[in-house]
Amino acid sequence: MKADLPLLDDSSSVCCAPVLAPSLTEEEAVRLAAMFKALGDPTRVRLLSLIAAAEGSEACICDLTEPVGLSQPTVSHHMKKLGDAGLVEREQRGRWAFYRVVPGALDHLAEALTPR
Amino acid sequence: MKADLPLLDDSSSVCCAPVLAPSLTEEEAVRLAAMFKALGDPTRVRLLSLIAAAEGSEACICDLTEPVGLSQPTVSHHMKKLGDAGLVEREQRGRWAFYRVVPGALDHLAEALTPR
DNA sequence: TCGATATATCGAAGAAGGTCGATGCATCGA
DNA sequence: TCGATGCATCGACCTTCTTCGATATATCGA
Repeated sequence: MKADLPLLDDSSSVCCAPVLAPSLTEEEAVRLAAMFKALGDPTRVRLLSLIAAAEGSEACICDLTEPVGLSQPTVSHHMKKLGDAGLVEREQRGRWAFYRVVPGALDHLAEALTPR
Repeated sequence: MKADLPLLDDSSSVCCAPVLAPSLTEEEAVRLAAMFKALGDPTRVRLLSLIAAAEGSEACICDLTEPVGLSQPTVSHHMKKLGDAGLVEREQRGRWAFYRVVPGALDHLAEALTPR
């Protein structure tokens, strides 16, 4: 269920209407909330931070499991959430799955938060 | 449980360490995630938008119930969540409870999202 | 003082989320 | 070809969340 994956392939502009827009439609609110929800878990915030701080700004699951202190399936699950929200992208290289923060994704979210 | 209400009375600066900070601590991640979680619901995003768009940038519960199409207790519940996260402030005026977006709250969150 | 109004809180029901161990599926090295 | 490794998926369990109706509290108007 939930055929809502294309969170980012939006209408025209970059990402989202501003949160404080005069009349935010239902759909815009849903899309924005989905991205914020992905950031609404401490583990995922840390994962994002760890990836950005890693060499080459990318990391595999094996690099992330130990720092966050959770099982490998759980880390994979969180990375999938971040991927579904359009915040990270995945690249398979050999046995490893490398994750990177989608360039500009957080900036777009930040813009949605600032009226200006 | 959960004596975690003071999400904003932080150390020194405005709000939060950047998400992409080299080494985001566990506590910083928890605090950031709590604020994002408050934004992780479409209804709350819409409530925030409605308040900001209202006359005087404030609104009472009675103004918000009909636009979001939910019951009054549910709207109150969402407003409490937003308040706990430090995103809105409440002022009782007579029979009405007026809510405003906390000035700068969203800006601080936006800054946490932008590495620069 | 009394009824009406606005809001918060309570309790409950159903949905969604986080976590784990077990397992399946590729890919690599020997 | 085979075992080992890295990762995703599955199924389950428990917690948290969203929502409601019912109710309590406070304020206003008459």
